[in-house]
Amino acid sequence: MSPTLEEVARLAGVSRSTVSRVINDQPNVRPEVRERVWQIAREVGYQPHAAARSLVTSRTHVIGMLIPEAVTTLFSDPFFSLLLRGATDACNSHQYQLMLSLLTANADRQEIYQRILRSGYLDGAIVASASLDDPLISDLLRDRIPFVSVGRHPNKPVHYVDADNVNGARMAVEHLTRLGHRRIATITGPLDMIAGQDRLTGYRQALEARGIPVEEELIVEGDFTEASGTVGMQRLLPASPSAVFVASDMMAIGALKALRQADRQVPQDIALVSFDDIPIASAIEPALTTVRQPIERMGSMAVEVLLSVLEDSSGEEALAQRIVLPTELVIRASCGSALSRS
Amino acid sequence: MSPTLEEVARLAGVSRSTVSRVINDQPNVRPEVRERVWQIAREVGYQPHAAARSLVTSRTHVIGMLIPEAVTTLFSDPFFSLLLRGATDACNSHQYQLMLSLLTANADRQEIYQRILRSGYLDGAIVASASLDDPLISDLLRDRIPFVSVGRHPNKPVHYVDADNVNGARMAVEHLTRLGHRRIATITGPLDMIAGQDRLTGYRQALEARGIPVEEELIVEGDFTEASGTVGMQRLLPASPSAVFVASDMMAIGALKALRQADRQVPQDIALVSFDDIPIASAIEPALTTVRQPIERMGSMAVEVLLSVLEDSSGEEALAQRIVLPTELVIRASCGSALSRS
DNA sequence: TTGTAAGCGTTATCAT
DNA sequence: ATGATAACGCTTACAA
Repeated sequence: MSPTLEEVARLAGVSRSTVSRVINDQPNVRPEVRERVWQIAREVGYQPHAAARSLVTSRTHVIGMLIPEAVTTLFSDPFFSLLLRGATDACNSHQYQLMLSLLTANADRQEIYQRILRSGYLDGAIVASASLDDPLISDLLRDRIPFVSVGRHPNKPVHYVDADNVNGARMAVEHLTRLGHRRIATITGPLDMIAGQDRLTGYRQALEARGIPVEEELIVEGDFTEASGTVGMQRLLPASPSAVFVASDMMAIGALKALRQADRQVPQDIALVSFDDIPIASAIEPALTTVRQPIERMGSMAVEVLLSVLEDSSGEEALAQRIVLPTELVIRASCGSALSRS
Repeated sequence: MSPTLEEVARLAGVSRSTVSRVINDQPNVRPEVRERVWQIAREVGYQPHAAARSLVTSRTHVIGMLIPEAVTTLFSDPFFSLLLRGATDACNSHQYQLMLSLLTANADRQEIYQRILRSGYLDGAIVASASLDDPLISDLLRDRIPFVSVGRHPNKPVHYVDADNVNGARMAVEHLTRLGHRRIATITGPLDMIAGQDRLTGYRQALEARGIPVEEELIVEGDFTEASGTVGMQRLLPASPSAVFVASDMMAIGALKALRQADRQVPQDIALVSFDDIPIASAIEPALTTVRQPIERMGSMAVEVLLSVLEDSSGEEALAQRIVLPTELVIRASCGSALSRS
C-alpha cells in the first residue's frame, strides 16, 4: 500500500538510514540530499508506519483517557465532553493521539486493563474523576504507568490536576449567607470522590466562619447525576432549608424538578447555588448561580502535565506534580441575589 | 520491562512459534503443552506487544472516531457523549479500542489526516455528522480507508448509520397539526448536513399532507447550537407562529430562552416540539416534547458495521451498508397536548 | 505436533 | 556524511 522508507531510499538513491535521518530532522545530511529526499517523500506520499516506529522507539504517541467504571454512568454529563475537548486539543497541538476507554461494568475490567495498559498501546494515561480508593489508581502505580489524575489524590504519589473545589464551595455558600440565609442545606457529590468531599468541606467552612451550626439533617449525599439531585431535594424538603448548595449543575437541574413538583419557586421560596457552570447552566430557567471550574483547561493541563512527565522519565521519579486551578462564582438568577438587591 | 514471547518460550522449554500458537488459540498444540505455556504466561504476566503484533498482521484493533471541524464547536452537546458511549461499549465487547480525533480548526487538518489515517494507526474510522460536502469524506474514499458515517450520504458509496430523521420530523409536525396548529414554524439544523435537510423535509411533508402551505418566513436555519436556537426564535417571533418545530433539543433550550425574554409562555402562547431526546430534555421546564433518536445505539451500530466491513475486506468492495434506525415521538409538556386534553 | 527462519518497517549502532 | 547491519517482538510459511 503506502510506500516505505526502503522505497523512498531506492528512489532517492540513498540508504534507508539517510532517509530516516531526513524524516526525523537529524543532523549529518548534506542539504542537497536532504532536499532531494524530502522531494521524493512528498511525491510518493510517504508516511512513517506508526507500529514499526514504536516497536523500536517504544513510544506510541498515544495517551489514554480512562473513565473509571464508577463514573461511566454519568458520562453523558457535559463535564466529560468538555474535559475530552480540552484533552484532545492539547493532544493535537503536540501531535499526540487520545485513546478513550470507558471501563464499563459489563466489560471485564482486568482484561481491559491488561490489554490496554500493558500491551504498549499507550505512552501514558489520564484518569478522570476516579474515586479515592479506585483500584485503577493502585494498579497504575504498581505497574509504574505514567498517568495524571483529574481530581486530586492527597495521600498518594500521583500527579494531578484539579479545580479548587474547597474554595469554590466556600464562596458559593458564603454568598448564600451574605444574602441572609442561615438554614442552608447541601446535596453533596459522591463522598468517595475527592470532589464530593472537598465541596462538602467548603460548605462546612463557610457555615463555621459565620458561626452557623452544621446540621446533619441538612446534608444529603448525591452522586452527581440529575436523578440524584431530584431525590436529594425531595429528602431535603421536610427540613425546610431556605437555600441549598448543590454540588453539581446536573444535580441542580434534578433538584429544580423536585422543587417544581413541590410547587416551590426558585429563588423566591428557596435559593440554589451549584457547581460546574456547564453550558446549559445559563440557558435554563432560572439561570443557575454556580461555581465555574475551568473544565476544558483541566483537560488540556492534564495532557500537558502528562507529557512533561513522559519527557523526563529519564531519571528516577520526580515529585508528583499537583496543580489546582482557581474557581469562580458566577452569579445568575437561582440564588435570588438580583431579587434581594431590588 | 514486560516479558516477551521469547522469554515465555524459554521458560516453557518450547519455541516462540508454539507459544504464539497457544496465545492465539491456534490448533496443533498438544493439550499438555498448551496448558504449560498458559501457566507460564500467566505466571510472568505475559502481554503481547501491540505494535509488534500489528507490524506483522497490519491490524491495530483500533478504530478512530473522527469529529469533523464543522461540528467540533458543538461537541459539548450530549449527543456526542452518548454516541461515544455507544461506540466505546461496542468496542469493549469486541476487544477494539477507540481513538478520538477532533479535527479542530486551529490544528492543521491535512497534517492530522496524514498522521492519523495513513500511518497505520487505525483499522478504520467512524465519522460523526460530517456535512455533505466535507472533504474528509472524499479523502477517506480516495484513500480507500474503511469507514462508517453517522449520518447518511445518499449520493456516495459510503456505509452509514442514521436515524430516520424524515419520519421523525414528520411525526413531530403532524402531532402539532393534530393539536390544531396551522401556523407552524421551524428552526432547522445546518442545511449542509443531511440531518438538517431531512428534518426540514419531514416538516414540509407533514404540512403538505395537511394542505398547509409552506411559508418561507416560517423557516429559519440554525446550526444545532443553543445560541442559534435563541437567535432563530427571535427572528421567528415577528411572524407569530403558534407552534415551532425545533430541529434539536439544544436549540429548543435556546429557543425557550428567547421566549422567556419575550414573555411568551410555552406551551400556552406557543408550542414547541424538538428532536433528539437527550437526557435533559425531560428535566427542564417545560419538559420537551421531542423526537427520540437512539443515539447510543447509533454509536454501537456504527462500530458493528465497521467491524463487519473490516471482516470481509477480503474480496472487493461490497455494497455500501445503509442502516436507518427508527425514531419515536415522546410527548411531554412543551407541545401543550396535555393542556388541550384537559 | 513442533521448530527454524524470514520478514513486517522502522531506528540506532557501528564502520567507513 | 553515509551505509551496512542488528535489533524491536511478533506471526507465519515451511521444514522436520
